[in-house]
Amino acid sequence: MKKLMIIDGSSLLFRAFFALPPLRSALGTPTNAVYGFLTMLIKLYEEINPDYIAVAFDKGRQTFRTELYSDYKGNRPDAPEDLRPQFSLIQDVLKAMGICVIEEEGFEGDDVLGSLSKTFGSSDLAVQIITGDRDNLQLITEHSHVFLTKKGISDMLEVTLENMEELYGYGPDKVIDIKALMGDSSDNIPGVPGVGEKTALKLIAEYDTLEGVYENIDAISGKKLKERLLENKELAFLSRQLATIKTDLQLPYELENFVQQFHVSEVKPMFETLGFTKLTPRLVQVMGNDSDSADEIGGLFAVQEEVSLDDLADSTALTPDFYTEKKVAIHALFDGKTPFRTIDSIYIFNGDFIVKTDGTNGTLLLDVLNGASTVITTQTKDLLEALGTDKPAAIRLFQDNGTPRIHDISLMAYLLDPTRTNYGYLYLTELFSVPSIATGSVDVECVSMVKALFAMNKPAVETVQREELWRLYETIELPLIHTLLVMEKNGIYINTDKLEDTTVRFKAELEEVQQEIYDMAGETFNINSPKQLGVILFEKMGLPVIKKTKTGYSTDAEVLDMLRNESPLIEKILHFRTISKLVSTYLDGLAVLINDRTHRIHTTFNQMVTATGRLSSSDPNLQNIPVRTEKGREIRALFSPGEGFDTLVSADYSQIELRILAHLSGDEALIRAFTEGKDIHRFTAAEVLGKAQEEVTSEERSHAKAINFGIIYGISDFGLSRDLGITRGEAKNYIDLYFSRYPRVKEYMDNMVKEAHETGKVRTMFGRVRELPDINSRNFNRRSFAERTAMNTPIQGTAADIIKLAMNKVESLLEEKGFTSRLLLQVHDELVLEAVNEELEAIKVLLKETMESVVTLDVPLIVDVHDAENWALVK
DNA sequence: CGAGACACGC
DNA sequence: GACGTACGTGTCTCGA
Repeated sequence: MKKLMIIDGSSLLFRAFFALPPLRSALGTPTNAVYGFLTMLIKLYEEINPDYIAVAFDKGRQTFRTELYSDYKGNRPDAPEDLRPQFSLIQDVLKAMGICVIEEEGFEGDDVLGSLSKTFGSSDLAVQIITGDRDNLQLITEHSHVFLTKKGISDMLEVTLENMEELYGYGPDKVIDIKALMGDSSDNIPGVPGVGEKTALKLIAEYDTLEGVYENIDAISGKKLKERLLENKELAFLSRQLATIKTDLQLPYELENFVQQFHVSEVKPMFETLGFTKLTPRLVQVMGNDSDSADEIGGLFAVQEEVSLDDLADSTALTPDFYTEKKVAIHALFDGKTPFRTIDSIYIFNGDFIVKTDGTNGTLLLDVLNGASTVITTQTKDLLEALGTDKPAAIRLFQDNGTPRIHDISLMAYLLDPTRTNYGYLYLTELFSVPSIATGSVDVECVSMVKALFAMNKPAVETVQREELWRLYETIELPLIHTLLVMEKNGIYINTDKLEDTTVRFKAELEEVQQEIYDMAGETFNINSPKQLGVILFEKMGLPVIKKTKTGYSTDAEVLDMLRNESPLIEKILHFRTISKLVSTYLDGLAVLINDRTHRIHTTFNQMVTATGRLSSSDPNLQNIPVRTEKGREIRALFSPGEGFDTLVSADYSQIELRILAHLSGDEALIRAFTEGKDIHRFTAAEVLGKAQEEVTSEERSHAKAINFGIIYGISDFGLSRDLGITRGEAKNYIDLYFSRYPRVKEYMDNMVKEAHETGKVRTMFGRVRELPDINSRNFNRRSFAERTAMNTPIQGTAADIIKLAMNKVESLLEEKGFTSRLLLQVHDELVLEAVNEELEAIKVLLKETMESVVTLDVPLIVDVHDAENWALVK
C-alpha cells in the first residue's frame, strides 16, 4: 500500500530546536533546528519510506481560534530568537528538496494535517502523521496513524487505532471531549476549572461525549464537580471547538503534488552554505535521486523498503522447511585470518524469513547450503573457507543436472564488466536495479543485504545469460573458486633457516653498498628517495638529465642504465636498489606472513581483479617472486616442499600466448613454426631477416623475441625502438617485415581493432568479454590504448581461460585419484605443486597430459614439467 | 593517508 | 604528430 507522510512542520522544528545545541552556519545563521529537522526527516524516510510527502506549517498568529477566543495560545511565549529565522529557512530547504510545503492563512498546521488526512486517507493510501503534539491523536483512523516524537529527535512512537486505547486509555474520538473538560495550558485552552486529566478521562469514559456528560449531569457524584461543570458549560463547549482540528479545509492539492522531486544539484549548494557537509549523501541514500547527478553521488538508487528486525529469527528456525529446495541468500561476517577464518555471524534469507545465527553449528550451516536449491551470495570463497577447515567446505557447487547451485553475484558482475575495482553491494544494487542497502546497525545492513541479494538473483542470471557469459561462469569461474581455495589453504612452505641466513647476508650487503654510496657521494642521504638521489646525481654531480617525472628528475633503472658509464656510483645505486627491493619486499615481507600454525605462506588468489581474466595474488603476491637475476633466485630458492612432501613440481605452458595468436589468427607460418616444434624467436628472426635459422645470431634472436613480445601487447614502433635501442624507423621496418612474414597476424590484429570499433568490446576464445569504452574516443591517447587492448586482451584472456580450465581439471583429478601431492600456486602460465616421491612420475604425466589437452588448438600446446628441491631449481 | 616513483613477475 | 608493450602487487617517500 502507498503511504502519504504528513509532517507537522512547526512542531518538529520546535522539537529539533530544543533537542540540539546551538549551531550556526559560517555566515552566522542559526541552523540547529533545521539540521535536527532534516536528521529526523532522514530517520522518517528510513522507517516509513513514504510515497508521498507534505509538510504543514502554522500561518499567522491570528487564526479562527483566536477569533473564537482571543486568549487562545495567549500565554505562549514568543519563539526564541534563534529559532524564528529557521522557520523560513526550513521551508526554503524543503522546497529545494522538492517537498510540498503547505501553509494556510488563518489556520494552524494541525488543520492542514487533519484535512489532508481526511481527504486522502483510504484503504489504498495509508496516512502517517508526524507530530510532537498529542492533540493530533484525534486524527487517528483506520487509514491514518500518528507518529509522536518523544524525547530527543530519534525516538518515535507510532499510535494507531489498535494500540491507542492501550497506550492512553482512550480512543481518538475521545480526545476533543477530554480536552474540552481538562483544557490545555500550553495552548491556553481553558476547559472546566478544577477538572484535570483524571476527572476528564473518567467522565468521558462514562458518558462518551461532552453532550453525554451534560445530559447525565444529575447522575454525577460530587457536588462541587457538578457545580463547576454547570457553571462552565459554555467554556467547555468553546474549549472543545478550540481543540477540534479542522478536517474540512478545501486545499488545492492533488496527491501528485506530494510526490517528492529530489534533485541533488539544488540541495547540495544550499547545504554547503549551511555547513551541512555530511547530510547530502545521507539524503540521497534515503530519498534516491532524480538522476540529475548520478555520477556525483555514486549513482545510488532508492533505498530499500523499511528494514524491520522484528522478524529476525535465530538458528532454531533453520529447519529443513526453511531451506530445502529453496533459494536462499546468504551474507556472513567473519572472524580470524585468511585462509582459516570462521563465521562470526551469518544471515540467511529464504524469500520469506530471515535467520541470523553464529558459526557454532557448522553442520547445520552445511545442511542449509547443501539443502537449498540455489545459494545466492557474494562470498562464495569466504563461505567455503569458513565452513571448512584445512580444506574447503564440502558444498556442492552444482546440481545433479550440472547447473550451478551457487550464484555468486559479485563473480557474475565481474564477468559482465571485469574492469571495475570492486564488486560490492553499492555497485551490485545499481547494476541489477534493486533498492540499495539501508544504513543503520550491522543487523539492519546485513538484513538489507540478504534481501538485496535475493532480489538480484534473477536479473543477475538473466543478464549473464543474455551476455553469453553463463557458460564461462559454470565451466571455469565457479569451479575455480574451489581450486583457488584449495591452494590458499594448502599454502607453500618457506625454509625459515635459509630465510634468516639470506636476510642477514643481504642486509649486510645492503649496509656495505650503502656506505660505499655515501663515500662516493661525499655525504649521506636517503638512497630510497628519488628526490634526494636526483639532487646528488643531477645537481651535485652534474650528470645529464635523461628523463623527468612529474615531480622532478627520473632516476629509474632505464635512466641509470644510460648513465652507467658516467660514474661508478650508478652501478652502486642499481645494486642498492636491487638488494633493497629484495630485502624489504621479499625477505622482510614474506617473513611476517608465515602462518603461526602451519608455518607456511598462504597467499590470497583474487578472481575478480584483472581486466583480462588473469588471477592476481596478494598478501603476499606470490606471482612476482624474483627469477631473472641470480640474487633474485636466492629468494625463489627459499620456497621448498613442506613436511610430508619430497619435491616441488612446476608445469608451465611454453609460449602459450604466441600459440594462441597462431591459432586465433590462423597464420600459416606461425602455425608451422609451432607444429614443427621450432624455437619461435629464432624462427621469427630467420623469417624476418630472410636467412636460415642456423645463421641467426643471438642478438638477432633477442630482437625477434622483443618483437614477438611486442606483437602480443599491441606493438608500436616507438616502444620497440626503445626496447631494442634502435631508431624508430628501424623498428618500424622490423614490424612491417614481421607482418609481411605473418600476414594473417596483421589481419587478425586489424580485425580485432575493427570489431572493437564496431561492437565496443572484444572477447576471448571462451567468451570472456571486455568492453572498450575509449575505442571510439576522439582523444588519440585513449583510443590508441583501447586499440592495443583490443589486440592484447583476447590473447592474454584466452591464455587465462585455458590455464584456469586446466587447473580445475588438475585439481579434480588429484581429488578423484586420491593423490597426496597437491596444487600450491598458479603464476599465469605455470602451476606449482608439492609432490611425494611415490606419486612424482604419475603427477608429472597427469600435469602434462591434462594441461596440454585441456583445449585443442591448431597448434600443439606444450607444457614443460620439472621437479626440484626448491622453486629456483624447478626449470 | 594518498599519490607518485620504483621494481618485481608474466 | 600526439602516445609509446599488456596485466598485476608491494614498498618506500613525501606532503597534505
